[in-house]
Amino acid sequence: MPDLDPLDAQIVAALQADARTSYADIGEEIGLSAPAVKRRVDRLRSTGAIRGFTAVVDPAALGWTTEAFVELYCEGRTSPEKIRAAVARFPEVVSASTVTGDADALLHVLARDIKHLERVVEQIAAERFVTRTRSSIVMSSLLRRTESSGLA
Amino acid sequence: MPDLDPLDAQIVAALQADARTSYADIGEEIGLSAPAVKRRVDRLRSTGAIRGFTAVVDPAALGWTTEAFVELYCEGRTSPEKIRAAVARFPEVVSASTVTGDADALLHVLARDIKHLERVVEQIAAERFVTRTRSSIVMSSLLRRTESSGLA
DNA sequence: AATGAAACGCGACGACT
DNA sequence: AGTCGTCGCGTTTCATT
Repeated sequence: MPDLDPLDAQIVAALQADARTSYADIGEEIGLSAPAVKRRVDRLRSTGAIRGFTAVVDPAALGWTTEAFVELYCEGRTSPEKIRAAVARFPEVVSASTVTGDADALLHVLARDIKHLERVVEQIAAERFVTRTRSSIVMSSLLRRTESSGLA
Repeated sequence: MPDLDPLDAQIVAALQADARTSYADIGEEIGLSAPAVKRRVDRLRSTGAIRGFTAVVDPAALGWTTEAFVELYCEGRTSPEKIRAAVARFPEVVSASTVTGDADALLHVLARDIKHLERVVEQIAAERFVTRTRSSIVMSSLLRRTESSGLA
C-alpha cells in the first residue's frame, strides 16, 4: 500500500487543516463535485487512511500546563501488553511506545502542574515490573504538527 | 483559567470522539439545543480551548511505518528558536520540544522506513549546533490518545 | 454528474435566571 | 448581563438516476 492519489492527498490535506470543511468547498478547490469528494473520503475512511476526525484541544487553556516524557525501565522481559495495561489506567498518559535503546518504553504525560506530574510518575514507578524511570520535563514546545503534513 | 463547565467538557469529549458530529446530535446527548451547542463551541474556539478540527491520518496506511524519538544534544546554549527553525524544515519531524535532563531537545520523527529515518537523523545531526543525537526507534505503539481525554 | 428531498448550520428574536 | 429555546432561510449532505 504505497503512495496516495494526488486528489486524495489534497483532500486529506484539506481535512487536516479543518475537519469540518464542507465537501463542496473541498471539491471547488480541487475541481471535483461534492458527491465525488464524499465518495473518496468514505473510501479513505474504510481503508483506514483516515482514522477519524477530532477536535484539537489546547491542554494549556484548560490548566494542563505541565508536559513530560518518561522513560520506563522494566525488569526481565515484561510484555508490552502488561506495560500498556498499567499505563492506560492513567488519563495523564497520552501516548506510550516500546522503544529500542536503554529504556523499554517511552511515555508522553500531561499534568496540571509539577506536583500532579510527580504523583503520576510516582504511581507508575510503583508498578512491580518497573525498575526505574527517567523523566524529561518539557520546557517549551517548539513544534507540534498533527501527524503528518508531508505525505508526498 | 481553572476547570471546565461540565457541559463544555461533554461537548469537547463529543468533538474529540468525532469532530464532524452535528450540533443537534451533541445537543440531544447533553440536553441542549443545537444553537446553544454552537454558541458554546464558538466560545471554546475563541478562548483557545479548542484549537481546531483535524483529520486523524494513519501514517502506517500511507507507508510511513517507521517512528522514532530523537534526543538532541546541542552546543553551549543554543536558542530554542534556532532548534525549531532547523527541525521545522523536515516534514518528518512531527513534534519537537526543549526538555530538562541530559538532552536539550526531544524530537518525534516519522519516516517511511529505517533508511529514510537514518537519512533524516543524519541531516539533523549535521547541523552546526548539534553535538550529538540519540535515537530510540518505536517498536510498538501501545497507546495513542488524542490529547487529552481526562479533563476533569 | 446532476437532481431533489432531508438534514444541518446559523442568524434573529423573545423568555428566563 | 448572560444563556437558553424556537423559528426561518440558505446551504450542505446524501440517495437516486
